Order: sequence, then C-alpha cells, then structure tokens
Amino acid sequence: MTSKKDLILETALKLFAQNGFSATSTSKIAKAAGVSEGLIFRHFENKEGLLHAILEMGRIKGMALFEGVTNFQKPEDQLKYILQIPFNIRKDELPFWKLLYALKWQSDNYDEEPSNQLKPIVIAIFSQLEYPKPELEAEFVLMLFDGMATAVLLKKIKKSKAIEDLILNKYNIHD
Amino acid sequence: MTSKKDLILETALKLFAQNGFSATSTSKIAKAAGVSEGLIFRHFENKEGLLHAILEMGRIKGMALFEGVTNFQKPEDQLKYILQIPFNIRKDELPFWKLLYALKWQSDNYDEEPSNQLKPIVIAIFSQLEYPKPELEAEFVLMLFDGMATAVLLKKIKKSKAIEDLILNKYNIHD
Amino acid sequence: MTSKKDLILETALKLFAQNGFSATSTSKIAKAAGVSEGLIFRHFENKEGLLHAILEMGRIKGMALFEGVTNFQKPEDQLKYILQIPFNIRKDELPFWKLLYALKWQSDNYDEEPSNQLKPIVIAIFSQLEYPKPELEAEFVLMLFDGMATAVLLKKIKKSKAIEDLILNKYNIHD
Amino acid sequence: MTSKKDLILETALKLFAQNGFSATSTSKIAKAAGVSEGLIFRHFENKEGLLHAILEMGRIKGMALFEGVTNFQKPEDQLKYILQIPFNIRKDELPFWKLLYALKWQSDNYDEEPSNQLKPIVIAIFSQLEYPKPELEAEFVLMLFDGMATAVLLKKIKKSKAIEDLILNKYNIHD
DNA sequence: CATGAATGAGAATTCATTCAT
DNA sequence: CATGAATGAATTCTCATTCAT
Repeated sequence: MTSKKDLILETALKLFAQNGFSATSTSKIAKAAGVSEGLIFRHFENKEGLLHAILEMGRIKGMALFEGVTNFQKPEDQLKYILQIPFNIRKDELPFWKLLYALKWQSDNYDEEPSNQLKPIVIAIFSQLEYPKPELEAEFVLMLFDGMATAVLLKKIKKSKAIEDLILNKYNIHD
Repeated sequence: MTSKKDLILETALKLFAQNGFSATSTSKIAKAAGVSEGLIFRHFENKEGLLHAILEMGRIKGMALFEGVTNFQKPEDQLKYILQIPFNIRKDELPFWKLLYALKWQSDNYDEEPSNQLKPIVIAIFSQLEYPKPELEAEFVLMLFDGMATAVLLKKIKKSKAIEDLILNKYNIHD
Repeated sequence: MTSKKDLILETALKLFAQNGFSATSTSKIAKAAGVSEGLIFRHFENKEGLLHAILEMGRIKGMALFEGVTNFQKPEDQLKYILQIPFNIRKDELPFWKLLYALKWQSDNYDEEPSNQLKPIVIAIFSQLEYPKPELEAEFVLMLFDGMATAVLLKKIKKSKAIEDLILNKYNIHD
Repeated sequence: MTSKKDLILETALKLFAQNGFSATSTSKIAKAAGVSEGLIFRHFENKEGLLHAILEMGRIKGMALFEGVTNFQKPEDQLKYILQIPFNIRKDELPFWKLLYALKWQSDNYDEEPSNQLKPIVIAIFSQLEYPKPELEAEFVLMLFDGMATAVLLKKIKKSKAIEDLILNKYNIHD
C-alpha cells in the first residue's frame, strides 16, 4: 500500500507537470490526493519543500537513466543510447520530465538541469571518436537533446521512429 | 513618450518572462510600472487579457522575423537565415521570446507556438534542395531550432559563433 | 464620518485590549468592524503593523497626558498631578491604556512603556523638593504609579476618591 | 529524573511566561520539551487544562509564600515580611509569577489573582497596628505590592536593596 | 484617463486535537 | 506511557477584480 506521503508526492507531480508549480494550489493537491491539506505541510513543511522532494525523487530516477550509458563499451553505441533517451522515456515518467523541463524556464532557482549531468559524458564520447572539437560537438548534441525532449514531452511528434533513424544516421549510427 | 498602457505591457512582459504568468500578480505589475492597479483592468479587462495583448504584440514582431526568409532567393541562404535566427534575437526582445517558450510548457492553452509557423517554410526549402524526405528533415530542423533557442534564451551558451558555424557546416552552408 | 481605516483601528484596539493581541484574529476584527478582512492588510500591511499603528496613535495621546505636568509651577502641584493621572484616565481611553499595560508582559518587544517617559519628570520634582535621594524616591513613585494604574485598569478599585486622598496625604499634598 | 509530564509542565510554563498563552502553540511546547505533541493531550486533555495545571502547581507554591507570614508574631514583622516578598522571589519561580501577572490582563477568566489572597491578611495587620482605616491602607499596600512585583518581574529594578529600605522606612520598619 | 478604496474568494500555513499502534 | 500520522477548522495574508470619484 502506498503511504499517504507517496500519494501526495505523486499527485503533486502530476498536477505540477500539468498546470505549473504556482498555478497548482496545495488545496487542489490535497483534494486530488484525497488527504487533508494539513498533511502536506506535516510531511513537507513547504509547498517548495514538496517540489524539492519531487525533484529529488526524480533526480535519482534520472541518474539511473544517464548511467545506463555505462552498459555500452563502444562510443558509437554510447552515443546511440544517449540520442535515443528522449524517445524512450517511460510513459509513467513523462510527468516528471515535463515538470523538470518546465521549471527550467522559471526564476533561475532550479538548475537541477538534467542535461547538465550529461555534458561530460558526451564530451568523453566525442573525444574517443576523435572529433576535432569534442566540446563543441557535445554542446550541439545537448541542444539537439533538449529539442528532442521538448518535442516528445509536448507530444509534437508523430512518427518518432523515423525521426530517430534520421538522427542516428547523421552520426552514422544505424540500428 | 510611452503611454501608460505600453508601460504596463512592457512591465508585465518582463515580469511574466522572469517569474511566470501565475507567479506574477497584477499588484506587482502595477507597482513595478508605477501605475495604479485599477488601470491594468481599464486597459485590459483581464490578467489573461493582458497576457494575450503581450502575445499579440509579440506575434507581430515574430512574423516579421520569419518573413525575413523571403529576402533570400537561394534555399541554402534561406536555410542559413533560419538556422541563425536563434542567435540573432535582439537583446530587448529576449523577454518576449523567453515568455513564449515558457508558456509552451503550461496548460496546453497556448500553442501560439513560434516554430509552428516555421514548419511549412522549412519543408519548402528542403523540397527545393531535393532532400528525399523533406518533411522529416524539417521536423528535425525544428527540433534543433527549439534546442538552440532554449540554449540562447536560458543563457547556456558561451561561444555562440563557434556553435553557429558548426551547425551551418552540418548543412554545408558556410559564412 | 469616520473612515474605514479609523474604524478598523478603533475596533482592533478594543478587541486587543479585551482579549490580547494574539488571541484576536484579523477575521474577528474585520467582522466586528463590518469591513472585509482584506482591507485590514491594505491599510496596515501586517497584523503587527495594525498594532503599531494603534500604539503610535496612543503614544501621541499619552504624551499630552504627561505634558500636562507643565501646567503647574510648584513641584507639589506637579507631583499631585502625576499621582492623580491613573484615577483620571478618560473612560474612552481605558482600552488603549489597558492594551499598553498588557503588552508590557509580552516578549519584550514593546517597551513603548508609558511610565518610562515619566521618570525624568518625577526625578526633577523630588530634586526641587530637596529629597535626599530623588532618583530612588522617583523609582518608588513609578512603582506605585504602575500599581495604581493596574488597579484602575483592571477595575479592582471601588472608592477611588478615598484611595486618592490617602496617597496624596503620604506626600503631604492635600486637595 | 523528572517525568515527561513534569517536563511538559515546566516547558509550557516557561513558554507561556515568555510569549503568552495563545501565542504559544502546543507544537512549540512539544518540540521544546522533546516529546510528542500527542503526549500533551494524554496528560492534560486540553491546552487550557495544561494552563490550569500550571496555575494549580503554582498556586500551591504561592500559598506557602503567603503563609510564611504566620512565622512572625509582631504585626510590624508581618508587614515587613509581606513588603519584602516581591524582592525575594526565587529565581526559578520567576516564570511562574510572570505568567500569573501576565494572565491578569487577559480575558477576565483568570482571577487566580495572587494578591487577592493577601488582602485579608494585610487588613488584619493594619487593624492590629490601629490604623484608622485599615482596609484603605491595605488596598494601598496591595497596589504598591503589585507595582513592586511588576518592577521585579519585568526586571526594571537595579538597586533593589535601596528601594526595599526606602519602602520599609515609609512604614517605620527597619532592618 | 487614472486613482485608490474596497471586496470576496482563495492562497499557504498553523493549530489544537484524535486515534491507531 | 508514548509516538507519529492524520484531520478540519482557523489564521494570516494575497489575489484578481470592481467601482465611485
């Protein structure tokens, strides 16, 4: 049985992702989660505290994703893995990633920036692949990564498989 | 002399871009603009109305940007022009674009989506360039465009010239 | 016509004096004054701000009281005037003085202490009367003053005239 | 070892004296005492109940003080004893007396008034001393007593010994 | 056109209290 | 005896909006 704390966490995540942090009132969260409003503050102290708990919860999930790259030896495979991440986000984790991306645009506070952790990894890959300017190429990939993630999270993509292939082709990595 | 209406508009734009729409109260706007709170409602009826006015104001500015593409004949030059747009955003227009991009992540209402208007233009370009799948390639470019814009608007880019060249190179377009 | 701001001020004073500062909610004040709760904060920013406004309002009234001493030349008459102050508090000003005395017992913040301003005046009087230790005698009178005020404000006194005379007699001042 | 019940009692006393009854939440008490909030209600049923328990606890201590008067035969000595009480309050009992005096100013409920019990005793003394109006004189002494207690409890007194002597002198009682 | 007083609904947070364990 | 989860009502304060001037 999920504890009420977890229930609050999940409900808040969903609502924050849907409507934004400040547009989501604690009373709405409480009602949606079927708990008393007071309980939110007993568990999280703040509305901000609730947000941070969600972010922390997700940061851990996120780490795992990025560390998946270590399952591959060849830099080509690693690059392929990374470029495919946005298209492979699990459906139940979409709200979390949407929230994270939305927060980037708000008041600088939150640079829990997912793609930041990714940068050194990508630089290493392009170094191994002997690109002349690995750092620059990495920066490009991260921009592309953000663009892909945006497209996926805002559901602006239909035939994702085709797009996926196109991108992999640009780096000469095929399925 | 800027009219008070314009003053409200500009102030609201700045604050919306900085802190988000629902985190910006009409009283903050009034105080920052140095006008009475009532005046906002005399001019705009609604807080939402104020937002729409800003968006409309900006949509027009935005149109001009995209239509700049018609200044070029050769599709290569057109593509180059488009790919450079994110790096050429005028400093005083940054808040508007930041707001627009931030709104994408909020409650589906606002698909005033800038890059949407861009899609047919880019498809046309790739058709002329005889790419086998112009629509797919366009979709890719738009994703990339979003990624670039994000990087610029959130100030995550240092040597933008280098990145710019890298991107142009990928499409064999050189300065 | 009294402005709503004054209405809030008076109502709050009455309730604060009756039930104490923290036991009096802003909603109770608003209801009792017949105004919206929001108006309190529009006029005073804080519940504390409201308190300070009351205190300030009363401090001025209080000053006048103490300065009444200058109407008398002879130190005996001055002393008499001071010793009679607690018994001469105007009925409509009772709530204010009660609030002031009650606040002394709370969290040190408020040393708007009425009798503090009185000290130098009383010392001067006893100096003129050539008491051997005027400062000590003043301290005694102030203690007595507090005791009298307490008795009056908490309505523990019946035959105030008799008590008044007794006190005046102790200092050989007769009606 | 002090039982947790006593710990709650003492902590609450301290906090009530410092910040007032209604400004002190049960959660603050619990936290300060290092016990769970629930425990307060197991032991005291009510927040008010907790207050009454404190008051009762102190009333007993207080009784003892006043009954100390019976240790003296001569009315002069008895008067002297009473007039010295405020200056002899034990340091660890200051919070209790401060609370008691503070409560006098709140919502009439609490007339646990310490000096009330004192009145008949003082009247008896002045009768024995053959004062013409013993009741009036007693009333005066009680007022003075309140003033002295206030000065001591709010730490407004420096050279208490000198003041003490001055007062005793007024009644021709010397050390 | 512009202000500032005023409002009612709703925001986040705290409170005293209950109850299962 | 003691805890900690849970609640519902209340509290301070903010918000978008209206209206008389």
